[in-house]
This record gives sequence, structure tokens and C-alpha cells, in this order.
Amino acid sequence: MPASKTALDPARLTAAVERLFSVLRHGNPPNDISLTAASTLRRLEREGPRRLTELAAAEGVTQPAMTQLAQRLERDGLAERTTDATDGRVVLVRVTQAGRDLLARRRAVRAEHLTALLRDLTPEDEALIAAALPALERLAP
Amino acid sequence: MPASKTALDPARLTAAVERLFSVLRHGNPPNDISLTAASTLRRLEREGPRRLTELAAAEGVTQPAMTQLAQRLERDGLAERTTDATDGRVVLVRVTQAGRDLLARRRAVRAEHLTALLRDLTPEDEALIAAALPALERLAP
DNA sequence: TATTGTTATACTCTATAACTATA
DNA sequence: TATAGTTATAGAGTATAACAATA
Repeated sequence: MPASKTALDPARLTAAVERLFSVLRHGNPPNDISLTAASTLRRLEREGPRRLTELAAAEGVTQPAMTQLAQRLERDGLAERTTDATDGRVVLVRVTQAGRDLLARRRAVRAEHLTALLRDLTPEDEALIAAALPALERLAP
Repeated sequence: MPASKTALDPARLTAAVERLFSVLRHGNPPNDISLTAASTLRRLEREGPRRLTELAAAEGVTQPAMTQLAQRLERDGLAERTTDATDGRVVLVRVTQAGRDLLARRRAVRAEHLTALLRDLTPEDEALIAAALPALERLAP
């Protein structure tokens, strides 16, 4: 049974993703950090210490924006900035334990919120989403 | 065959939605309006003219924030503000044709971007996502 | 001279507190 | 007095342009 006619409407999927994101976002803890801040911390946790330029490119922001974000993260104790021993120009950013703790707390809150949403769904709907999850992950790796 | 064990990991779904949203967002047209601005315009298009207080509550921002957003939208020609005839305190906001045009353009760009992403997916993956789409819509109505 | 990062400046977007106008 | 909205002020977050330090 070839899936030649999938009838997946991009506009509909886009709208669903946006609404889902919005719902998840409103379930955030108060005084939550920004999207870019969270994404940068996650990246540092996942990939280890990284350079400013590298982070700016990866997060799709300018170098000055990343400079300031790193300064805020450092001020809030979520990340540290060190200089590279072999190249005096380079600034390395790394996540602190407090940063890791914040990410863990954030994940727990969001998971709880999503779990509450899932309770209103039928087991069939939940199974369909579970089945599509790997495909969604491949769509945005 | 009851779906009692769906094994849907909330953290994984949250992460997938966030990454997907981020990817979709980076495919936005340059000088794109903000999340709240877009959401507010969509609401006005969908529900018709609304009051400031109502919009602020619906979008999850404060009244002053919505006042300023409405002023920016008006300045940019995307919305209009009128006073209610029966209650002099009330400000009604409505989307303009330029606002509708912008929403349509935005949808087209995003759909194109998503379509490009979908080209890298197998038909099976696309079918799985298509099958889960109604469930995702029910998850965040 | 090229690369890495910072500083200067300006704008959007948001919040809280204080205010004005209408009911 | 209560409600609807605005203004004042402060801070996060972003961009571009100009700058400093290192290679």
C-alpha cells in the first residue's frame, strides 16, 4: 500500500505546530528565560563548551546578540565564559550546574503541562501522535 | 486492540515541537512581525473586531502591552482602532486588508518552507504525520 | 590583513505602577 | 467606585555600524 497520496497540508501542519508551541509556552514557569537563551543552554548541555561565533551562527543571531546573551547568562549564573589558551581572541561558553538545573526544571514543568493536555485526548489520538513522533523528529532534526 | 500503552514521551514531543517551531520560524520572511502580533492579527481575522482587554487576555499579555501592540499595528497599517459607540471607554481593534494580505503572504512563505522540508521525508513518514495531524489539532485547539 | 569579540546606538516587545476618562 | 485604556519607566532581546585585540 504505497503512500503516494499523503494529503499533508503544510499550512495546516504549520498552524498546528504554532498553536501547540503557543500552548506549551504559556505553560512555562514564571520568569522563564527566552527562546534563544533556552536553546543556547540546551546546545551547551548537549554539545559541550562552544565559541561565541559558533553559538551565534547555530542559533541564527548576530555575534553582538550572542555576546550580550552570554553576558546575561553569566550574570545569572547559568553559563561561564572562559578564554581559549591557544587563541587569545576566542571566548568559550559553557553551561554551569545551575544552568543544567534550570533546564531540568523547565523540562519537568513542560512535561507536566503536556501530560495534562494529553489526558484530554483519546488513547487512539495519543497513539497516532506517538507513531508520528519519530517522523516529526526527522522533519526538524 | 486497546491502546493502553501509548509510550508517548511528553519531553520528546515538547522538544520536537520546539525544534519544528524554530525551524519554521527561521524560514520566515525578513522583517516578520512578532509572535504576538501575528497571533493577534490571526485572531482578528478569525473572530472579527475585538476589544483591547479581550485581546490582551486572549494573547496572554498585559493591557499596556496590547495597547502598544495595537498602536504599532495601526501605525503599520495592519489594524485599525475605533471607539465603541455605546461605551466611550472601549477601543475596538480590527484587521485591515493590508493585515489580511500580510497574513496570507506569511502563510504562503511558511507553507513553501515546510513543503521543502517535507521533500526530504519518506512518503511513509509523511503519511504518519498526516495521520497524526487531527490528533495534534485536538491537542492544541 | 583577517578573525574574534565588544561597544554604541536604536528599535521592538514586555512588565509594573501611576494616571485619565468613562460608566 | 469600578472599568477601559494610556502613559511612564525599566529591562530583555535584537540589529547594524564602528571599534579593539589577537592571529
